[in-house]
Amino acid sequence: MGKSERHATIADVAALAGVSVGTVSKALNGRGSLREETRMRVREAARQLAFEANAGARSLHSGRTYTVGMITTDTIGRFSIPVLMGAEDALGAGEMSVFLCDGRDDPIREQYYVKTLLSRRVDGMIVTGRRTEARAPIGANLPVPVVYAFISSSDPQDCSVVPDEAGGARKAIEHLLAVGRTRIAHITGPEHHDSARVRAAAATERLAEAGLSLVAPPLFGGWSEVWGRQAVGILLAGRTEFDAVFCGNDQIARGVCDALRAAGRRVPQDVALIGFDNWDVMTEASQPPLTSIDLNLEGLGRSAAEMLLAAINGSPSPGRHAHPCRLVVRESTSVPLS
Amino acid sequence: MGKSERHATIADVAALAGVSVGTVSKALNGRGSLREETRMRVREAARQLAFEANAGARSLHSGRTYTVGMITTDTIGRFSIPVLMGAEDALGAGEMSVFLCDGRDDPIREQYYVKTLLSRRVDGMIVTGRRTEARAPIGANLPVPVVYAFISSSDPQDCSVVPDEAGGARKAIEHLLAVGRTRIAHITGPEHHDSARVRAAAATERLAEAGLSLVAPPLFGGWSEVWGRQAVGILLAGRTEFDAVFCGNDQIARGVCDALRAAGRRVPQDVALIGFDNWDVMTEASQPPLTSIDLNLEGLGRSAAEMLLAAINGSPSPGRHAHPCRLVVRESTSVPLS
DNA sequence: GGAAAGAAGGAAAACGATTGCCGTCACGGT
DNA sequence: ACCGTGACGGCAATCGTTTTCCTTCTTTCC
Repeated sequence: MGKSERHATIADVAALAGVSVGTVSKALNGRGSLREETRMRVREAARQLAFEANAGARSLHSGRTYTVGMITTDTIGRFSIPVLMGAEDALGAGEMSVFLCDGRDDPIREQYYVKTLLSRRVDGMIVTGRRTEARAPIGANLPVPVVYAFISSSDPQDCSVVPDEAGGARKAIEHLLAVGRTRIAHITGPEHHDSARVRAAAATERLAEAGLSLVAPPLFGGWSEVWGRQAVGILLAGRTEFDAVFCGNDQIARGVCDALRAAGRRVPQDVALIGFDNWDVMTEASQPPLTSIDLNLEGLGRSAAEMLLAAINGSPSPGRHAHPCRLVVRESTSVPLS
Repeated sequence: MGKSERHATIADVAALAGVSVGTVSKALNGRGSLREETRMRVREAARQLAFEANAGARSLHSGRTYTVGMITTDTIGRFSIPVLMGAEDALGAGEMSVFLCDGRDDPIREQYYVKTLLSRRVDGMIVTGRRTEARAPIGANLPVPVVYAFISSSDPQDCSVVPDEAGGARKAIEHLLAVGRTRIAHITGPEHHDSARVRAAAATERLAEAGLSLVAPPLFGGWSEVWGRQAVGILLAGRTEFDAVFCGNDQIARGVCDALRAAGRRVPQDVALIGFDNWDVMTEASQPPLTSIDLNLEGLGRSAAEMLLAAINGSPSPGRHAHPCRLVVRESTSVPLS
């Protein structure tokens, strides 16, 4: 509850233990050569006063703050969270604390945060955001390393870690092929959206490698359930035969699933269904639960953090790094044994 | 890209401007009395060197770090995010930076974070978490003020800001009454869950005030769509007449909505439907879109942050503070004019 | 013309911790 | 007895800023 005594300083500890401040420092950090008895006495005094070394004062001397800034450029959302968490976890393991900054899509705010972080002498920064498209670098010639996670920097020299969406799409197709489907349709988000285009292209390419093609050109629309349902209508009206649908995300897949059921097609017996993003809310609420491609965002965040730590220690990894996606199989592509 | 020159210090600026460090400090902070020309010269030198005062060194002197820690106790999730964001926003406006700490439900980790934050001399802490039930205080007799947001502390002296769930449930009932419904059912989450009990009790109470009661005892189950669908089956099998359902959350409401439609009841004409939490993913995907009670978590976070700032400035607000919920009307309780 | 007031800016002492350099013991060997 | 050698700990410089004195130098007024 209420604020108790003020913070104890190293001088307080020294006084209580009856030694000099230098000795306290040595005792607590295991430096120098001290009698075991002295060390103990100091430790005990520190314990009594609940002494915690002032990190600010300490970094004044070492030049390192063991602190990094994380800037989300567009507002923090469903995709940024796991990235943030993964990064926070990896950094925490490296004894680093994280400053959280929500840029809210406002360049002014963003620049303000960069200045603040620099004045706080962070050892590095991680930039993340909602879209996977490239964005302008957060600043030129910054005195600390920067890693872009999920989002990527338009400067190819910058270190960016992005999900391997093309690889993910290929995995989706491979899985459908593996469960014996060959007449595959693709329903996805808006064509102006980078992810939609990349995923569609990779799927097409992978099918071509198997000597196949999509049963119809990709259906571009929105990222919503509503679009998923509409698209099924279009597909059925076209009278094209299909035994699988690869969906651009899980919301579309769920819409597709509902519409197929309503139209009397069984999932997965008549039509196998695979989504993208592996968003538990959708994949698990759907009937049957959806097979999906997981972007592995937490792993991506962790990996970005590790690259940042490496860069801070003098080994940067410039360039764009693709982080692999993962196939998660559920019942929409495979009948349970039962 | 790559780390450029080292950080400039105030001494560098002083040298470039041809004045002493003290003068630079005064010039940049608008203290002391200096010739306008000198002030300009210093500012220009600072700009050239991209000088940003070292916040650590500064706080060494002032005793304030303009920094707070935010600890999420259980892992960061759908409910914590808006709270975090609201708090971050309010704190940012107060020129404070935020340390993010994800406790991941691990008390060890939590204690480690508290120590770290103390050593970084944060001016205060905000604790948040998934559940609204009370939790043990994060630490006894801490030297800085702490505010609990969303979650509450079991020590009634601590400052906790929690959503007014009872008030929200009452608003839901009032809205249903206002649109002319009187035969109301309640389907909600597991009975062992605090929120489920509180909301059910408040709903019952508000109905009693209108001389009414629920058409059947509250149906406790899970927080899922599946349960919503099942519960409708139970309700219909019971042959009880009802013209409205108040659901414990939006997922249940969506399940209820689907099941009702499947059973040939129209929403809202035959049955009005109201959810809880106002989770856009559910309220908007549902057909028709769901009326719901918004916990106003971002406002709650903001309010918690403001209380923390006040406490830091010496005016604490001990005790439990209920933050009002908000009714958001959509088509599941009102036929659009069209 | 001289004194007092005021403006401008420098010097130095904090703030809290770390660390290299020394001084002082005690002890052992010769 | 004397010297060398570790072991033990104190002293003081240092990190980057702020802030409180001071010292100068200009003015201005009588």
